[in-house]
Amino acid sequence: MLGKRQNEMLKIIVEEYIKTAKPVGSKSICDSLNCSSATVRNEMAYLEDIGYLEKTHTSSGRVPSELGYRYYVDNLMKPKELTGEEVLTLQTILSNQSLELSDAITKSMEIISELTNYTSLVLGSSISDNRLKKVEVVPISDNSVIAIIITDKGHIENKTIAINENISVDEIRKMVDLINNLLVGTLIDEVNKKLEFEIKPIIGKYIKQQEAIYNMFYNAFNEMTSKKDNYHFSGKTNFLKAPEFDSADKVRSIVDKLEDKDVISSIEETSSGINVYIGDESNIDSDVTVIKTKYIVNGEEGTIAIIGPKRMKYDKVIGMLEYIKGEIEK
Amino acid sequence: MLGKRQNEMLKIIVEEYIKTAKPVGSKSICDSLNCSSATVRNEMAYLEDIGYLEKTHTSSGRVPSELGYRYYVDNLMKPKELTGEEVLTLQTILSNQSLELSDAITKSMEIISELTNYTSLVLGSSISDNRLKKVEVVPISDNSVIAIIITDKGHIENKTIAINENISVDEIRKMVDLINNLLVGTLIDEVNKKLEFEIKPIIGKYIKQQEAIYNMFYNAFNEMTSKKDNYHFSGKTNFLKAPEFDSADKVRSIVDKLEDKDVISSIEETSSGINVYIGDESNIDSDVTVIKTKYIVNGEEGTIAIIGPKRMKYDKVIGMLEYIKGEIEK
DNA sequence: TTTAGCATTGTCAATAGTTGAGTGCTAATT
DNA sequence: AATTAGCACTCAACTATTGACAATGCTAAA
Repeated sequence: MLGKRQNEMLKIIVEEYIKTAKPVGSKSICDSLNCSSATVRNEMAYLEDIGYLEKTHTSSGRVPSELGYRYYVDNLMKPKELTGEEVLTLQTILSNQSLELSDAITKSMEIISELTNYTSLVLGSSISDNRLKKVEVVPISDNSVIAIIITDKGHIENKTIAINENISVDEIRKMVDLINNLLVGTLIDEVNKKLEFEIKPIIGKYIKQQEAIYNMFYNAFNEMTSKKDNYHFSGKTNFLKAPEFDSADKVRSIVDKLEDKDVISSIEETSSGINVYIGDESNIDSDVTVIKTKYIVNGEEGTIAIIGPKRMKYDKVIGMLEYIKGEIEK
Repeated sequence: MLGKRQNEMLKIIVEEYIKTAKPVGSKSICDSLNCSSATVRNEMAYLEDIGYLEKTHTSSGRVPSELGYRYYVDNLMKPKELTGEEVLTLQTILSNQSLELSDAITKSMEIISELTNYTSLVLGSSISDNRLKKVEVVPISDNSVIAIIITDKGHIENKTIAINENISVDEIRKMVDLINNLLVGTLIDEVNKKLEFEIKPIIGKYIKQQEAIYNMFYNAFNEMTSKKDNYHFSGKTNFLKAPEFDSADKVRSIVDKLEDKDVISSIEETSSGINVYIGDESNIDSDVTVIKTKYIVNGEEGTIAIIGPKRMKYDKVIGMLEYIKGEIEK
């Protein structure tokens, strides 16, 4: 545990660095600490020894290490209250009765992205733990129907199916009946296995154009499981304006990561506090921090996240996420 | 019109520059033209005079101007045939019967993005010229239903509606009947106007919780019209690896543009040839070229586009787009 | 019309010198 | 025992300066 002055000093250094993006020198902070720059230097050397500060080169000022940020977030920082104005902006969205909840969440995260100038992400939960609830068929014209697949947790997928000599509405309905009778309750991930081993063998008895229709549904379920598109970014490049992202390579590599569905789904949070992943922990870039939390509202769960530079206004962002999480969960 | 040698020379310079990204000097190409570097220089000076070439500084080699690229594309270049391997890869997708057409298009453009290392875009047509065909309601649980909105051109939008004390399934059905009786055939863009002026005034007679239900549908239609999400990128940052995109600012600005829905929808192409928009014409960046074409398949239309550096392999890309367009339109 | 030859131009990379902000350490001070 | 003043030292960042080089334009000869 650090002494009082050391705490104060680390806090000042982190916040100064967050503000200016420049290594913090001893002279610049000795006023705020009421002591000489030499004293500051001694303390700084100690904080560096125990791994909370770093230098960019032998004679540079100090920069917080990842450990330093961590200590700051865990012990020195207090989440910042939102301003009246901010609360107002968010309330007009959150209290809009005619907005569906998930839309309200997305909209408020868009606002937060604008207010903070970082990137926001709303990530619906993966559907692999959803179970098939039912399949519906709706004819929409003489030569097409929509098949609607519904899961127990409310995920919906629709797929338009063309009708032709090979495929009749009647046959599709028979297939749907089969599925509804035999596969309801199956994990979405496993529907296709069952489709292949339980439905396919008996399908010939009921349906003429088995091959075409079987493929149709096989594909529809396949799409549903492979679809990880259940997310929504806002301000995707906002934070990349910070001076630490000054190389084309770096910008490209981060943008690439934010396009990568595997990376995105790895952001899904499982614990419900406000969790802070600093630098390398973010799995995106050593200069990036991700702050996220899981929300659960009547059974539906998801992750909301703010992605920004490691040199991020932690107090502000954590305050906002706490607020939003609180609001949507009631 | 240029002379024979001038044509040849411009072609060589453009292709050399596309390959190396370095200004082309007189010495390096005099062998291919069977004349001395001095002669090349004289001709180069002429091509520069008439605006087809540029210099990066007084004593640098030459670089094609936008006009030069244009002339190259219009007069000097021949679309390149696909290799057997490429045709094969694309055919396995295009001939897969169980893929819906739009999926097949998206998939093949993904392949093309990989084959060329540029960015591909499939852009569904805007739905503003669609007309309302019908609205369906499907109950999915005790406390929710899906409303499905279908247009004459086959666009489908679904929206989950929560049922509670305020909103009953019965009332929703009544509303849907009203809409299906009175608004079918209306342009999607105008549905909400009609909803407000034709349905709202008479709604009270039939439905109790008019306000809530009215808002529900108003929002659903609103979402449908404002949703321009009908597009699909592949390899969004591929081409940014080219050496001309070496500044963080440039990368950021292009990525920003490719995130911007207004920019994306401005890419929609109205003419059906293969159209080439070079540099500033691309509306994205002076170093970017967009090559695109419109396709129409049984009533449904859309745009496919390749986005890459101005220094792009025009022959390859144009060849591929021609091929794909031909394939999907049959 | 083409080409050889030459002065000229601007880029690039290397080198060197200067400045200034910052450090660490030691010895004196409180 | 803690603080501070003072001083030597380090390094990045900036500014010239230089030479090598790859082009050019132009002129005069072929």
